[in-house]
This record gives sequence, C-alpha cells and structure tokens, in this order.
Amino acid sequence: MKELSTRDQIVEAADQLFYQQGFEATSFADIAKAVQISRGNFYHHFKSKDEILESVIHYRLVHIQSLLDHWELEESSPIDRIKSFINILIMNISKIKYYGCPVGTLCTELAKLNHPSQTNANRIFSIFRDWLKRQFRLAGHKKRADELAMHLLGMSQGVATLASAFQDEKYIKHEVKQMTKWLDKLKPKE
Amino acid sequence: MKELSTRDQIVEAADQLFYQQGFEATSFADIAKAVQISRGNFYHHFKSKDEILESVIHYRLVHIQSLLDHWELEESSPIDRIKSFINILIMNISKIKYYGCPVGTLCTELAKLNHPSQTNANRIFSIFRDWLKRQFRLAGHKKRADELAMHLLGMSQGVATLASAFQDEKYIKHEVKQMTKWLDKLKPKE
DNA sequence: GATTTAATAGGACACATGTCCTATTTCTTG
DNA sequence: CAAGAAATAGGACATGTGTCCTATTAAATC
Repeated sequence: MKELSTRDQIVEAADQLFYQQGFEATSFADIAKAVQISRGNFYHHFKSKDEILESVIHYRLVHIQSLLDHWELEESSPIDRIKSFINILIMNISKIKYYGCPVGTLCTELAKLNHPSQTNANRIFSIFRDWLKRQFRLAGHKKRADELAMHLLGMSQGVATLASAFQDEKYIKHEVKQMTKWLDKLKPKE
Repeated sequence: MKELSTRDQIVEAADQLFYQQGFEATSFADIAKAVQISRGNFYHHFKSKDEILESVIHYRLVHIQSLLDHWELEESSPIDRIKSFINILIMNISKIKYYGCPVGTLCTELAKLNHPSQTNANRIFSIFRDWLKRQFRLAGHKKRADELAMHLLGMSQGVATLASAFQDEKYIKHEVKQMTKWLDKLKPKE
C-alpha cells in the first residue's frame, strides 16, 4: 500500500469520478468526500475546478505514455504492440461496459462545454495516434500509417460507445477478435 | 415557414441545445432564451427538465423512424439503404465535426448521470440497430445480420467521436469511403 | 357576449455549487 | 526549542438553477 500525498489522492479520486460521472456532474464536494477532506483543504491544493481538470489530464497523459513505453520494451514486434493496444478493451472491459472510454467521453464532454482544456485533453488521443502510427510504420505500412492508426482508434472508440449503451461485454469481445483478425490480414502495400 | 406551437418550439430548441452543449450543461434559462419566452411560460408546458428530455428523445425517435421508413420506400436494394445510413455522416458532417453524434453523445452522458431516461435514449440506438439488421438480412446475411449491424453502428460512432476530437472532416469522408467499400465487398456466406 | 380554460409573464424560494476567507493544527527548518 | 511555512477545517458569500406560485392576458367554448 503506497503512501500518497493528499494532492495525488485528490487527482486520483477526481480521475475516477470524472470518468464515472463526467466532469461537469462531479462537484468539489464529491471529490472532497471521496478523499475525506474538507473543502477548505481542497482549495489549498487546487485554486479552481479547471485546475483539477488540468492535473487529471496531465496524470492521464503521463500514465498512458508510460504504458506505451512499457509496450515498446516488452513486445518485440510492432504488430504485437498494436495488439496490446487493442487489448485495452479487454483489460478494462467491466468499466468500459458502464462508462465507455475515459478518453473519448472526456473529449466529447469538453468539446460540448467548449472548455479551455479541450486541446490538452485531445493530446491524449494524439499520444495514442502517434504511437499507433509509429507501430504501423514499423510494420511496413509506410504511407498508410496514420490512416491505419486513425482507423483503429476510431474502431475502439465505437466499440466503447456501443458497449456502454447496450452494456454488452460479448460485443466487445467479438469486435476485439475482429480487429485482431483485421490486423493479421493487413499486408503492407509497399 | 411553418407555424410551430410553443411546445414544439421548446422541444426543437432543447433538441439542438442538448446536442450542442449537452443535457446537464443546458439550463432552463438557455432554452427559454432560445425560444424567447419566460421561465413561467416554460413551466406551463413542461413540469421538469426530465420531462423536456423525454420529449426530446421522443422527438428524435419519431424523426429517425420516419427517416428510416423513407429510405425503405425510396431505395430499392437493402445495400443502397445501408449506404443511405452511412451517408448520414456526410449529410451532417459540419455538425458532427463539432459535436459528434447526437445519439452517442446523449446516451454516453445519460449513462454517466445514471439518468432514468437512459433506457429510452438507448432505444434510438436500437431503432438503427434493428433497421440495419433487417437490411443485412434482406441482403442475404442471415445469421450475421445483427453482428454486421452492430459493427456498422460501432464504426460510425467511432468516426463521429474522433472527427469531433480532431475536428477533421477529411477523416470522416475517408472512413465513409472505406465503409462503403467494405459493404460492397461483403459476401453472404449462406 | 359571458364564462371557463389555456398561455404567458415575472418573481419567490430552497438548494447546490464554485469560490474565498480566517482560524487552528501539523510539519519543517534553522 | 522556536519561528515560519504548509496543511487542514469549517464557515461565509454570491451566483445560478430547478421548481413553484400568483397575477394578467389571450383563446376557446357554450
């Protein structure tokens, strides 16, 4: 059991709550209650709600980057790395079933709110996009790398959205199989 | 120019605002201002915000159903009908670029709010799903009909989500082409 | 034309929320 | 140990929101 600073506890609690309830629907009081601190203490660490959001986005950026770095070392072939990406859907299947994709749902909400942090949140998508692009390029898809990256990103977004609407885990599993098959059949054209 | 009842004006304004700003982020005052009526008058037509939401969902259900019915009459082959569905992404491209899919984003938000109307909103997805399923079956895909319907629904959801995150119309157009190609290459297995 | 019903306006009210302030406690540092 | 800084608590405040009430006007019905 790690000893986390109050600030980190707040960020982690906010991260979860923003994911499960949405940013707007999550109040200061909600987060304070989750961490079991007073609102006053809260304000000592974060001057505003937007500041928490910034920290949560940064927290996610770092977390995801380290995940991708890990795969870069762990898996030997680019195709296997991409499969690790696809497998996120399986790893988080029970949460996705209820709350969809944490990245997609946040970006969508911030877009509607026209929130200043919108651009920063979209960077999370960009990290995935660039990483996937890199893997596809390494796999020999020189010119289509970005196109394929976007396609795969879009697929997983759609799966997450539908899965949460229909609360259907079986659908996720089936689509993951299809995506893996699609990946294996992909042949470099150049 | 049609003469719309105040009630219908409210529903249409709420429909737009819920799409562009989200349900939670849209206040009574916002809708009242859009229709240019007082809050008092407002409350005469709708007792609560949830009641407006119910009406908006019903409004969308009816609208979409009539759209699908129209395609059923207009297009002769099931494949062409499915292409009409795919083409929604092009018809609404400029709005999707900013706000994503009206169905997906609403269902996602209501899921996070754990809102009572969640089930009703998901019915919009079901209308599309059942209709697509029907078309695929007519096209000869007996056993895979629902699977293919869900796949196509998921694809378009993903496209809408990513397109709004990256504000990229070109991506939409490209994916639509891919989907159309995929559809043409689909061969019934039985 | 008189009476009832619907529509509209504008304000009142309770509540939650983000923000901020001021004490008190705990920790750090010289 | 003493002095300063950081952390925590709890309450104050303005604002916005959903809800509701009471008048006044317009429409409909007999």
